Amino acid sequence: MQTTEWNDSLETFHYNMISEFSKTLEMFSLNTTESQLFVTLYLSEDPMTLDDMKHALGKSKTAMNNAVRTLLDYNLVERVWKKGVRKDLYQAEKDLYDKFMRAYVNRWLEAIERQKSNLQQIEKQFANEPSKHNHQTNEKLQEAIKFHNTLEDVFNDLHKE
Amino acid sequence: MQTTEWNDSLETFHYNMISEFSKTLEMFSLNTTESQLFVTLYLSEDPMTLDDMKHALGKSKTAMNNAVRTLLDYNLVERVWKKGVRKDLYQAEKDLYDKFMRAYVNRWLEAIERQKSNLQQIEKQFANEPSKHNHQTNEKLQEAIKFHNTLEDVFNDLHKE
DNA sequence: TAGTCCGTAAAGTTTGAACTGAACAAACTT
DNA sequence: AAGTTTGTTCAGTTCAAACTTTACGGACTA
Repeated sequence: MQTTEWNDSLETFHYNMISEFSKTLEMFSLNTTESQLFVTLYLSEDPMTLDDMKHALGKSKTAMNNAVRTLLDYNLVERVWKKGVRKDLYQAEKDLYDKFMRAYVNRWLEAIERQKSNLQQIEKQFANEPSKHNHQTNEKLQEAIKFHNTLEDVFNDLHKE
Repeated sequence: MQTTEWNDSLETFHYNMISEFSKTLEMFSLNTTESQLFVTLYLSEDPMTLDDMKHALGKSKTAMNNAVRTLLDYNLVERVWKKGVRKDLYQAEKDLYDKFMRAYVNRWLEAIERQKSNLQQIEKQFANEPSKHNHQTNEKLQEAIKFHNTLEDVFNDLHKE
């Protein structure tokens, strides 16, 4: 039967995409479920409810709820409203590259800034101590800070493309 | 006593550096031990043996052996030879930024290439099926492949800076 | 050749991330 | 007001990654 065949092949396609494409998304520091869920939403023609997702991935509602919330945090997914539907509806954001890069770079920048300030804290504390005369060691600290500055520059540039 | 004070403060410094700096290195997809080990080697004036590392981090020799080997794989550490010393000696590579970026970008590029070819495989297989007429779905696949191409370009550029 | 030292492999243990099911609270329906 | 429906919280479980201990094999030494 034509319709069944069509559905089978579409399902296989979705299955393969979830399986393969999600691997790339995991590299953006998403875990397996978050990645799979994004691909699912990405491929879906319509926005999905938690129950839809639950069935699509065969996992618990709690798992879906957690995953979709971190995807929301990263701005990779949005909640949409549809008249007459009580359940929350979610869909993948457009602009795959833009959204993922932005989420990724932001997290890098936040982390780098935090870490740099930690190193500068060590620097201060270290400056008051007798061991400040250890040039060798101090140089390493300076290089580490410079390392963070360079990373900051590189990731800032990634935003502006 | 002057010397003791000096040593204490140096030890505190190393401790803080291992604790803080390693967090940044973990973002390059190194695990905790690998990151801590790199910082340890980085701060050390002399190359270290497995036993040195073991004492420095308070972990087993096997753990050190594993960690140092993945650091070698990523070209972040090198083995050096010293006359009269039987144990293997390791030291951190110079050029912090250069080495880490290279290791990181390489792993991204390898993964992206692999994933892209997987998607192209799906594309082929999909082209032979009746469902090829589903334009909506095919567009998604094309966009996903394009996504990989863009990533490839971006990370290639990172190498050339 | 026997004995020691060192790196690596193998087997078993620990620990944390991810997942599930049950319970709860807010919003809606009747 | 009572009863559903839906998202979220919490407590307990499962499983894979990281770690340790023990054992092994090759290289040096006496």
